[in-house]
Amino acid sequence: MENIKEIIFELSKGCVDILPEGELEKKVLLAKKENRPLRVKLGIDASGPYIHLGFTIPLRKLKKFQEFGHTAVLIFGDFTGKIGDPTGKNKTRPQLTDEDIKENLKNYKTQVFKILDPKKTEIRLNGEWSDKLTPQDIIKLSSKMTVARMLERDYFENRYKHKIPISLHEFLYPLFQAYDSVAVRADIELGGTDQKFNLLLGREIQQEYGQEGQIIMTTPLLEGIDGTRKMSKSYDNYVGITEKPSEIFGKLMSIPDSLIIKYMLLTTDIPQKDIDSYKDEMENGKNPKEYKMILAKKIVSMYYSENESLRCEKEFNRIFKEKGLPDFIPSIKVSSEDSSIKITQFLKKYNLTESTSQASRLIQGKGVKINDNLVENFDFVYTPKKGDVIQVGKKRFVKID
RNA sequence: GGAGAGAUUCCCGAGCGGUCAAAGGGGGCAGACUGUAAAUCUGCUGGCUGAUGUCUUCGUAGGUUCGAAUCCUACUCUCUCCA
Repeated sequence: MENIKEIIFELSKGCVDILPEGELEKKVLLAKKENRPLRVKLGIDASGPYIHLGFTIPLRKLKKFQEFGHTAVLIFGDFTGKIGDPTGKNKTRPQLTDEDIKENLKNYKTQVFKILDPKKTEIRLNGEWSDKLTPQDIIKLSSKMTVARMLERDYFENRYKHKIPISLHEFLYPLFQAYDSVAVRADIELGGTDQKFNLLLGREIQQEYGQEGQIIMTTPLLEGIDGTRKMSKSYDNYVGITEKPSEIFGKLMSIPDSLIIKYMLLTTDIPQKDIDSYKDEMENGKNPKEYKMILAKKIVSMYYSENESLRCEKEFNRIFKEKGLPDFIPSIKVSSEDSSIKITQFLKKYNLTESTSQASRLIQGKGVKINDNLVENFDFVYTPKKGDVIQVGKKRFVKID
């Protein structure tokens, strides 16, 4: 892998933008000449403790850099998290406490190191330097940006057009993020395509502070399992890498066919030539489901094990092909006073539905089964027996213990 | 600082004194069809109860009225224009 062209190819593969063009090669050569690793920055949001498949795209790119000897610099946004973002219309987003941050950080580490090499990773909290900025510093920083440029960004433009409030401090966030690049002396910053502006701003600000500007590399955004919006915790369309294997498998099986190839390309190491032939085969009429299976198995084995992935496959077939039961059905203990109870009460009491009304709606919609027998009437009085299996909707199973 | 517009159920958005738990759409859930895909069709989408009713809900707090999401007052927040 000494060939510089090959290295550049590997590093840039799959990226949407590399700006400025051609600089990546210079940086890599420079690093070699100076005999130092490049510092490759990636920011992570401190507010949610989950890493999902979408975020693994830049993470895996970062990993690639590590393989070539470079240093991953993960910026954990505790500073911005602590300020809290009051943008939400009705609710002020909760400000994270030091406790939360500690907890989230801990969770992140275990997840991130499922992908990254800890020895070549530097995790930094941006509060470390942001907390120390004085008002003068902040004003100086803000003077590097104009309102017009801020408003040009889709995100603000839309809100401005639709008369949705924009708080002043929201303009500051990208600047702080940019300043992080100064603080850690980033050579390169990675991020999703939605981060392009912020990343470029980092480059500019570095130059204002007399550093060489970072190169920015953007990775594609991944649609969530709903197939439309980008994968995000807040849309509840994500696949978390620490979720239960069956859960990961199931979620992946429900992505639209049109995304199978994209998921393979962006989130797995399946070789390009295999992906190409899968694509051909699907276009020639093979059932896309088979390939979705390959994808789901692959991802489960990446984050768990191959055995686990085979188990998930079997389970999946059993449940959905043969309409059988899952491997693990959570059991519940029924208190003795419920030896005879209205089904709606029962469902609510044991958290299978949120309310009795919801329970009766579900029953009317033919969504509740006991031992595979449809519950026809919400007046039904249920006598729980050990071993009974209750199914609510498609996915919720519970066994009486 | 001044003038105006507005805040509706998860979201958008109608309603503008009773027939409003509140149109329509989106999203979500469930059912049919399937490959737990997409598309399509159907139902549901405040709580408690039953199959009738009852309680809470239309920014917040009061008021007018037999009766208010709808009128009045104050407050909070947002937007627009002016300075």
